[in-house]
Amino acid sequence: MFKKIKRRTQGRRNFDGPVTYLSGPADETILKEYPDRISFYKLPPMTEVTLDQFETYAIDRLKILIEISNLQSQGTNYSDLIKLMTERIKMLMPLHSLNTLEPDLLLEERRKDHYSHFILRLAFCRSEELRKKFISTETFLFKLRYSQLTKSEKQQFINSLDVPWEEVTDSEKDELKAELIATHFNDVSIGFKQGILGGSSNYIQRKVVDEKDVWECIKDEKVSKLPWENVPDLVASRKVVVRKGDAYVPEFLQMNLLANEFGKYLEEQLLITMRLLPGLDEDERLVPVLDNLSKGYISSEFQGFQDGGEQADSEVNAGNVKQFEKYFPACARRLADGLDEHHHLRYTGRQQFTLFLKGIGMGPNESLKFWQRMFTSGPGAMTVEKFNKEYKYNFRHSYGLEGARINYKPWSCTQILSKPKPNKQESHGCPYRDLHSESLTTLLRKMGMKDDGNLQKVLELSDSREYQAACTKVFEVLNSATIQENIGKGLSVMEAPITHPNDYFNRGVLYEKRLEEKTG
RNA sequence: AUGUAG
DNA sequence: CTACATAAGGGT
Ligand code: SF4
Repeated sequence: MFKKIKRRTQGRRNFDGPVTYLSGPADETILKEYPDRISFYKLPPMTEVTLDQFETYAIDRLKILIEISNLQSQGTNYSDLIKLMTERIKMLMPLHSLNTLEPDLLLEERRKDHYSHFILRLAFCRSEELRKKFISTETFLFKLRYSQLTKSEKQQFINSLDVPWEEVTDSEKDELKAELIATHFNDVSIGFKQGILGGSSNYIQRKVVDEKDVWECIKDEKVSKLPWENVPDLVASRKVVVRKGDAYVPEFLQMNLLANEFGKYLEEQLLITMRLLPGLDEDERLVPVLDNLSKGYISSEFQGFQDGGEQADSEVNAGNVKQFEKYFPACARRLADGLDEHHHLRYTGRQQFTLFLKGIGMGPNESLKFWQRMFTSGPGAMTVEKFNKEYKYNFRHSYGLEGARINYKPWSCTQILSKPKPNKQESHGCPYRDLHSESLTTLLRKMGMKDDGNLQKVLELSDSREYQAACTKVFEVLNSATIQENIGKGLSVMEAPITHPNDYFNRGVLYEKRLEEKTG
């Protein structure tokens, strides 16, 4: 089955050296074909599978990739992400260590991993967007799996790469003490500041980092050396010590190094696959399956915004967003006001507000136009050059157009409430929690809260930490006329409390729109 | 380790 | 020689 693939991949084998055909008992096959629990996927699959397997393999892997992508876009924190995905992978695509599972089953699961990766390459090689997304998610998966290998599995995998790693002895480390400390000072101190350095000593979160701390840390770290031409980019960016032609690479850089290689290699291969793809269509049995993959899942759930491909006719745009401010909940209103006042918002505020704007329908181009205008016009505002250099990336990142290309979802109230509280200079968060009653009153009046009795109720709710209830109350008061009209016309209105700023916005817009439609 | 000052 | 402070830049 799938002779077309087979022929093609046999042709490509030249690049990769000899391959042994499999035959004989599963045990031998595993050792020959899949000696490691992780792989750079240099060799395409050689054996045949049924159409059914082809499809389920691919779909299971795709599920994993989509779930990773979704969790990332919801802003799930790193350790939760690892925990959840580890479970899901165990269900959908487990990879056991050697000798912990019957050989037949072990072979089957390693094949599944292998096949599914190559099938998805076919589905994801078609466009730049898809390739980038695929690479970034596969690389994440690679890192996740690598970090869960046992020590000896890691060692074995590294050895198999035929890169001449050599472990550095303690005495050699001592000789290079000064250089090691100097070049890794930052890496290590960042680790300290985030309190994420595990290990033998009592590493806790710490503000001031000392050379002694750094040295302690490097001493505990396994360091390998290898001829520097194997890691030209590490050397070029002066991330490692080089001495007598050898680069000294600490273990914490090793995984990134592998992941980088993995990503680069995958990118090359995807380009090659794309060029070879037209010939594949001859096998008509594959077409529907691949189409299904790309139509069903990829376009809708996995793909985010297209760079530059935005239509200008979105309802909310850089020019008219002001007119929509009356639908903003307090948190968004506060951010908008802060932005007006300072021509600037700090990091978390930018994040919160950009995502909110994304939620109300502003595309990346309009959004960028909007932010640029807000940041660069008015007294004391920055220059366009500065904006482009220091902030543009940030906004594009929020739209999934840079870096890991995660299309983040607008934050919910719970998410907003779970972030660090704003300081004096910041405007993010939830006003019902973060503003004292005086400034909250000012804000609410600006939003149109006239009635003192209602205002008092809202302040009380805020005091008793029922922020969303306060927010819902404000919504009901400000929209009471429209709500009554809707009810009057027999239209149902939502009773549930506000749990998301964009929900607040959408309800307001919806109630008004419905009336227009009814009358017009 | 680098910088600054004496 | 001593004392002090500072430590980077790419894209969770
Ligand atoms: S309750 Fe939610 S929507 Fe309302 S202001 Fe607070 S964060 Fe915004």
